[in-house]
Amino acid sequence: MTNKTNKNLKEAGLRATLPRIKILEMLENHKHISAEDIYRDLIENRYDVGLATVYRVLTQFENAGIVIKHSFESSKAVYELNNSDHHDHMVCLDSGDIVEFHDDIIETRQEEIAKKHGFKLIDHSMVLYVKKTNS
Amino acid sequence: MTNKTNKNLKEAGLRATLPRIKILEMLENHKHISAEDIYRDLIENRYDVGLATVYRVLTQFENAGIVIKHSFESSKAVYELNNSDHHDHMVCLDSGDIVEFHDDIIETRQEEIAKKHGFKLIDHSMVLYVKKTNS
DNA sequence: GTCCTTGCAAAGCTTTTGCATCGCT
DNA sequence: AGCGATGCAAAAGCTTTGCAAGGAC
Repeated sequence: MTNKTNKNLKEAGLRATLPRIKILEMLENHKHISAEDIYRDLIENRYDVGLATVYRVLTQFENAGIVIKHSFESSKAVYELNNSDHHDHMVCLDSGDIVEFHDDIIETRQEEIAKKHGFKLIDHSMVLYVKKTNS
Repeated sequence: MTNKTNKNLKEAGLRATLPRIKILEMLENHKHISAEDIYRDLIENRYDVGLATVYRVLTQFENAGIVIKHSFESSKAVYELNNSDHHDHMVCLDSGDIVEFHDDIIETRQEEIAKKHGFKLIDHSMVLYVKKTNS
């Protein structure tokens, strides 16, 4: 696993340093996590790292296409590993839970809408804010 | 028109003060505008106001349902009057232009997707990032 | 007159940056 | 050894808040 991790980093042109490996592990264990949460979690597990480093590494990962950054409820951004399987998210307004989903009908429609307005679709962000049915 | 404006504010439980009226006018003349832009525009037109007041008023307007707040490209938030006609946005990555659109197929699909996962759809945000077809 | 609003300055929060030190390779 | 990476602290950028002064009703 560390081999694979190192390889991923190398391919991205990044040295395989401990902070980067630790952060990558953190991302593998938490589908959606913020810079601060990664920082706190690492500190609590006795791995000293700087918050600035976490931000810097996450930005590098984002530029390398290793992670995707989301700004769901404004304040803190959350990051998730990019497994190249595109999906959107719904956020439960009660619990904060995040559910992933993918819908081809919507995806297709988005392309058509962009085209209809004389644009080509480059990217999109879609978040559904939901509540449990029985609440 | 000032009558209508005053009435709107009164109905929202807000006193009809000059800053609030000016900001409301600003919103009527600019579909999507940031707090800072409102502030700068007012100052340039010789109406002295505090940036904090602009933020405070916009927040009050948002809570009163008079405006909708968007966080398109992360940094500055932009506000738009809430005419109760729901729509989503596409943002041109080259020009920054914002185009509004509405699509019933997507809206319906979103409801279905939420339901399928055991949730009810409360709200959503969808932004298409696009570029001109010939670029 | 009372209570809400405003303006200013200061503080808050997330994220970024400068710089000396450290550590991959 | 060399150059990129890290940590700390300071700064930046957007937004909020405390407080005394001002304005609406």
